[in-house]
Amino acid sequence: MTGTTTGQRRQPRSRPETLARRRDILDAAVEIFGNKGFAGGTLQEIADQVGMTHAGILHHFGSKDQLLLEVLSHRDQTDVADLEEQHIPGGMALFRHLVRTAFVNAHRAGIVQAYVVLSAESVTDDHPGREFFQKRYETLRGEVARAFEVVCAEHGVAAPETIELASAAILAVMDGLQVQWLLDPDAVDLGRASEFAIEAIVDSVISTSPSPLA
Amino acid sequence: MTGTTTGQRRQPRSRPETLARRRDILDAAVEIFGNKGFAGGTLQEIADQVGMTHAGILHHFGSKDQLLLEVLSHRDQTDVADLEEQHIPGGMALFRHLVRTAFVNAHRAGIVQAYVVLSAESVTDDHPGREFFQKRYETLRGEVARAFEVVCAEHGVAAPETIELASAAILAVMDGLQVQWLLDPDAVDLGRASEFAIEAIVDSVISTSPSPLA
DNA sequence: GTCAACTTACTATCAAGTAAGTAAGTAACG
DNA sequence: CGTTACTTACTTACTTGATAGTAAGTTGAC
Repeated sequence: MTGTTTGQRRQPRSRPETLARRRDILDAAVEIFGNKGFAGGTLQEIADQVGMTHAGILHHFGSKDQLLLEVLSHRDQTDVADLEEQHIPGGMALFRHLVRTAFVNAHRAGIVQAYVVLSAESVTDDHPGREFFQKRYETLRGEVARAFEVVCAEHGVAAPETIELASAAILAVMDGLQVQWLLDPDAVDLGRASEFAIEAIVDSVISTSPSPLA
Repeated sequence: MTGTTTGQRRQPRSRPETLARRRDILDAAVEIFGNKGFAGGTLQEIADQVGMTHAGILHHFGSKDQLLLEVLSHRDQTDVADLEEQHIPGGMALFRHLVRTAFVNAHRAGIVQAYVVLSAESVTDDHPGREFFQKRYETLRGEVARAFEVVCAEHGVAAPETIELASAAILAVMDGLQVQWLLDPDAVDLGRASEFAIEAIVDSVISTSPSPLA
């Protein structure tokens, strides 16, 4: 009955050409939303970039909101997947991985900009990406916290409550540096500044040094 | 000849009522742009909030772009002025001031959100606020760097090149934590996490401890 | 021949900005 | 003191242009 290879029920939208087309659209959407924001970017611009009308994009994704959500989850799979599913580096290796990521990101302004713009925009009223970023940060903080627990155990430090603060801080400093770097790439060294800050925070967690501010 | 107090030429737009009205508009614009972004917020919404038509706002500010610029500089004067002009805390006092600011900001979600959204949005194409934020970060990094120089001198540490990295990192971590906090206020303690990270970074600059990642 | 992948054509809505008018205040002047 | 001349602070009404979404039709592959 099925006539093709799978023997399963025929899935409506799995032809390789179609999937490639959808990927093209998603890539274009990353670029446009990255350059203009979600509110500022239009379906028309995305359509132009893939040689299509804006109605064609709606045919594939139904609505602009839905397109954004698929952009976010697609990019996440393509891009940060190694942090979440595949081979999660544990312990100190995670921090090294984050530093490496910062250096790599310094050569991928487009994607960095998309994340910076969309994550900040997501805190606005009724933004369709809000839940995505909320969960994303929650997940990432959890990963970093687990790495801290491993590292603390290795160093014989009783896992302190500072792990939560430090986990948020590490992600924060990476994001914040991206903003400054995008605004003025010559003034900020994204890789080295991230490296410095991550090392400082990790140091601070594993050593119980007294604060100079207290 | 003049008849009034000044003896100068008559200044056109300095009536106290008018200035108050303009301030009302600026306050409303902070709220709307903070909640919706610059691209997402409309003059209509701002006008509604001050009981006016959108044309009335254009009468005062000329264009939406101009309104944003005045919002930014007005807020900066009102808000961060103490960091730039009035009594700049020097040395370690600056870092204490930054920590205090983070704790205060935890009770001012509206303004925090406006800065988060607008600063990130400013990296998009042709955004009218781009230059403002570029200069703002440049200025702030300079202030922090000066504080680091003072502190390093006090501690007998030769002012290292890490000062530049650390200055950017401190501002970055404050901004990045704001995003996470806005997305999930219960999951992130804005004040304490900022405090922790700032202390960690300051510690790291004044001590030349070896890196655990190296 | 049926279905997916589109296009064309259209609608409804909404945005910023402009133009012109009005009401109220202020200044100059006799 | 009061009329005239002008300015300021708006409103109403409009233009222009763009946008997301819809509906219906077309084409080509399997």
